[in-house]
Amino acid sequence: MKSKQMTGRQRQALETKSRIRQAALELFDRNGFDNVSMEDIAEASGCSVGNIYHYFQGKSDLVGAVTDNVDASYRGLEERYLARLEAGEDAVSLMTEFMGDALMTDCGEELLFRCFIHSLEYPEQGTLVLDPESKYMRILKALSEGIAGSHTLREGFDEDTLSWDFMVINRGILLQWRIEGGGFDAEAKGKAMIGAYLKGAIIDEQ
Amino acid sequence: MKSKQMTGRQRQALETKSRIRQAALELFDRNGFDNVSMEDIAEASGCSVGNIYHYFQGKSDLVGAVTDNVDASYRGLEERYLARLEAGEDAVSLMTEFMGDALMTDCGEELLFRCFIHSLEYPEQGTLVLDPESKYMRILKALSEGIAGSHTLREGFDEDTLSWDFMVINRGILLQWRIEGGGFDAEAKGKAMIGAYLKGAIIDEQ
Amino acid sequence: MKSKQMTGRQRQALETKSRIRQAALELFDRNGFDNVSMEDIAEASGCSVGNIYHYFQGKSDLVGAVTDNVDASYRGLEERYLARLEAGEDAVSLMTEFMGDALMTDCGEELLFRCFIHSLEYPEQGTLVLDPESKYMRILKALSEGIAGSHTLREGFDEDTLSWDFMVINRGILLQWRIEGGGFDAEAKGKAMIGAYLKGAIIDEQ
Amino acid sequence: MKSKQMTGRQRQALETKSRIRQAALELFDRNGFDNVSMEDIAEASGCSVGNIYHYFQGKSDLVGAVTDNVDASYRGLEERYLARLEAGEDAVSLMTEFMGDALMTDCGEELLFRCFIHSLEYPEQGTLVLDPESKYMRILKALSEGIAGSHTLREGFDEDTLSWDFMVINRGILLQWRIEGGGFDAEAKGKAMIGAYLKGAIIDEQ
DNA sequence: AATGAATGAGTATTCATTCAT
DNA sequence: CATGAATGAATACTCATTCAT
Repeated sequence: MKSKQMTGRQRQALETKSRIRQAALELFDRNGFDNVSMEDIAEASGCSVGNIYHYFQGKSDLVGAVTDNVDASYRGLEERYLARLEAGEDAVSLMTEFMGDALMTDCGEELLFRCFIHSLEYPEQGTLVLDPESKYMRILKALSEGIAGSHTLREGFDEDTLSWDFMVINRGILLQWRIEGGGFDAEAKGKAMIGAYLKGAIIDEQ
Repeated sequence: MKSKQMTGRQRQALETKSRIRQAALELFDRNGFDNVSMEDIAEASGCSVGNIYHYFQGKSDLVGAVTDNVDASYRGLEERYLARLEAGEDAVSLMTEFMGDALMTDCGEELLFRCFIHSLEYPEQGTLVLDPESKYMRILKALSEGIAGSHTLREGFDEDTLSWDFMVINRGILLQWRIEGGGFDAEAKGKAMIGAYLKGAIIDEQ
Repeated sequence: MKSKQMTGRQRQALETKSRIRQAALELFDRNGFDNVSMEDIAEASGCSVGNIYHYFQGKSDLVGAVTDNVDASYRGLEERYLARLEAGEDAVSLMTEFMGDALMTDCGEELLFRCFIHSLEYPEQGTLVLDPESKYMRILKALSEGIAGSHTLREGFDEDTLSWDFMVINRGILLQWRIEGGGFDAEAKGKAMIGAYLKGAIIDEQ
Repeated sequence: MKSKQMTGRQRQALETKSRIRQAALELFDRNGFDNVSMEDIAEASGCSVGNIYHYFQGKSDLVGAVTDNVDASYRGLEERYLARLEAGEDAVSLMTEFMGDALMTDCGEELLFRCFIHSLEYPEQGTLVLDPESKYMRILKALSEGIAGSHTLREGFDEDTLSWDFMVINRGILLQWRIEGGGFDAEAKGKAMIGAYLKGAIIDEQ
């Protein structure tokens, strides 16, 4: 009973939890995980340190909270790309386009990058980046299969190779974007690179 | 002015400094910058904490000390590649080969990767990795010019693009190598990727 | 005044209180007073933290709740020993036997020992263990009187001495039992010790 | 060189370490281990918290520091008792006397008792009390052997039994001394108890 | 009667850095 | 040149207790 209708207390509790999460993520985003103290988060979220531990296991649990949000960014994209694939659009063009979309998403998410870096330093915590069940990987898989199904791949390339190489280029550009502090057209760059790569990986049929 | 001949005292001082640097780098390498204390370094280098401050400004100064060593790895490669370029070898093949060599070097240098990550988190400290005067960039530049001089590039690609994209792929693979904890043939992967990319970026002339 | 007949509400309240007490004691037993949090107790007793404070003054009040249970262990023994005394059995044999029973009881009650230790550290809270009105002390007193009435005691020994010394030996063995983590036959050991002691404290009459 | 003559720095360092130890032990003594914070110790010893960690591993290491002192109390006794044993004094009388001395020592050392209790709660830390190499155990062993060598023991008793039982009585009285907050003549009590026990454990020869 | 969100002071421990010797 | 004693602020995390609902 009352599963839909929740009391004021319950709603407020959820809000608090959400406020803590938000505050933490923003701080991690701005200053880096290691440079944010629990007290910082408490102050920023307007509650006590102890209360954070009421909702989260510890500091690293707060990082984990990101994962939920990350995937959401790609949720919209998944539907769209799968639909267009089924509609018969050229998989190569779609993958090129997807590189642009992915980079636009990633470059806009400083936070995602922070988590990325964090999980590089503490690989035991953040396997998040590699989850094959993520929306990102699912789209990528579908596109690779689409290409492999409609084109002849050069020797040594198959659909898994395409996915993997796409990811490498994607991440490489993202990395460079952060290193250079932005300042170039990541979307265009990504499309050009994956474009050249795919041209070289596929044998043109007359 | 005694530049060659130095007193025992001076020589010992240099040795101590070097010993500290070495010890610090090894520890950073093994445990990560944040997980190494000055006392650890002091113990590992067989001198006192205070003495480290005699030679270095502080902990982050020790990270800077890496730069010197990093470039050395590429010193040998530079001579070789420049010689082969001048000898008229195909620049495309050489760049492909260079990707292999670079990855073999990088994947063997955990330390280099650590610094890389560290400089991503604290960009104000370590721009070292990006130095255009580095051996790495010099080789790359020469190879790109070689390609641009001997092949027709597709629209939107020029020698700077080739260098930049090479670096992106190089780093992307390196990153993935660390994420996956090794386990794939980075050299072969890199050669295949840059091979496909270059095929797509160059207009084949009959 | 409804002492027998209580409303459902009242009965439930008593049950809850009892449930909390039980849960707390078990946890104190397993983990030690200082390593049990109110939340642990709340969870174990299936109610909220706040509700515990409805029934008990605070954490230390819960320790006090042990007292009630401790004595119960000796209730059965009391009847039995008093009966056998009255039946004319030899008080020395009975006291020897009682040492065995007491140790069997104590060694099986980790909880009792925990409280014991706890009350040593916080003597202001738990004088419980020393209560002269306890079943334990009553049995002991009866046995001592029995011995004093039927044997000649060596100079310096009287019935109070016997009780006191019995307790000291009892506790000494109990202590050692905990220190060594069990592993010896406490019952046999106790009987042997009190046996020797009593032999030495009593002047054999031909 | 200079092993005897130490610099002022070294001497001061040793003094600091000693001052910290002393302060810690007094505080543990007065308030109990769990109720003393590192800051308390720092304040009481007139140095910074950090400096304590320069000399000791952590809080529990400070408890361990007690062991050194404890044994010292028995050092003097050892020589004396061994000498008297060799001189041919009666081992039974000596053991009786030793009970008195031991209790006088123990009852004067609140600290020893605190450690005792502490090691009961955290048995994994403080096996100190049980060390067979301690002066206490060595004296006890010698006395037991002395008795076993010069008297006939009742069935079920041997020299190890005597040692063990002595310790149990010793500790039992000590415990009671603390429980009752002193107030009785522990020395006399101990002698009387061990006296009766030994009388009962030894078969009188005509 | 019962909840559980919120508090906030308290804990042990770490560590880059300084400086008297 | 070299030492290592000393600092003190910072950190993540705990928990008995309160109180609005």
